[in-house]
Amino acid sequence: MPELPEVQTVVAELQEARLLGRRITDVKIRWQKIVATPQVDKFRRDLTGQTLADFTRRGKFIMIKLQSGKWLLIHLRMTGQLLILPANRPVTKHEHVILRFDDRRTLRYHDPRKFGRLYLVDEPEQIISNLGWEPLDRAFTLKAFSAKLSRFKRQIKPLLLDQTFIAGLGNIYVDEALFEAYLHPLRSANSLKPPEIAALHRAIRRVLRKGIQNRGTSLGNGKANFASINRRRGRNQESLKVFQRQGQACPRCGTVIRRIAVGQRSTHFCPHCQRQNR
DNA sequence: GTCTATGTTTGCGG
DNA sequence: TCCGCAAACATAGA
Repeated sequence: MPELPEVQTVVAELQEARLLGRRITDVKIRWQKIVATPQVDKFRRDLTGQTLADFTRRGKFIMIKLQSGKWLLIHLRMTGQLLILPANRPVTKHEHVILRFDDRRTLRYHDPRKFGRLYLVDEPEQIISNLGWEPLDRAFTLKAFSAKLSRFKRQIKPLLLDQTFIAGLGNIYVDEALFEAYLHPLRSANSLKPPEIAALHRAIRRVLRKGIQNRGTSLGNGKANFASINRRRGRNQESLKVFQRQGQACPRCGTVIRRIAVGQRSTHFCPHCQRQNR
């Protein structure tokens, strides 16, 4: 669930939490598979004593720079959340990794489905080198996007979900961007005409920026859905035009929004605004 | 009991 | 090589 705007919101809140300069005094790992690399013993040893130096984001990865030069990368996958709590707060069921700091606070990785992963590495490139563009970066130009799109025959939706093509988009923002750009999710990438490509480029950036402004999309009751630090909810769900709105009227034309499966993912679109042909 | 889920990776077959 | 598909991860909620 956490996509670029949600991860960006978490990173912003980490920055606001005055954790920089704090030293990690203890590392508890309650579910070993959450630690992707290195081996849990080494992970615990290497992380203990480290001081937090910076928080950034790349794609859907939270990147925590440590004073030693090492990096702690966190991927929340579908249901990961971070909590900052006093050390004496009892540990709850889904808290799988707990970092304790020298100010008696803790950073806790919480994840009911246990799909998320933590990586402790010397070079972040080891993990993120295969990621595609940052869509809000200057390097993501219309010209470059256009040139690369034409090289793929794939359906546009699975291509936009491919993190090695463009990093940070997930099911929600892809559906919203395709709606914004009037494009059917099954169109093949190399069939898009220049005006359509320009519309898609603009739409991707627009829906992501709005998602960030709204501090992310928090669907449902928040339990297994996105929330930023300490369960803070976003409000971008109020701005969604098609995602999970099947059966309701398209906000632009009133046609009933449909849901289909594309590449094993539920896909929401307006059959009138987003026509398949041409 | 059934079905679904917003992410990513891997392996298979065409 | 490209591409679509299915499964795996593991659990909660409807």
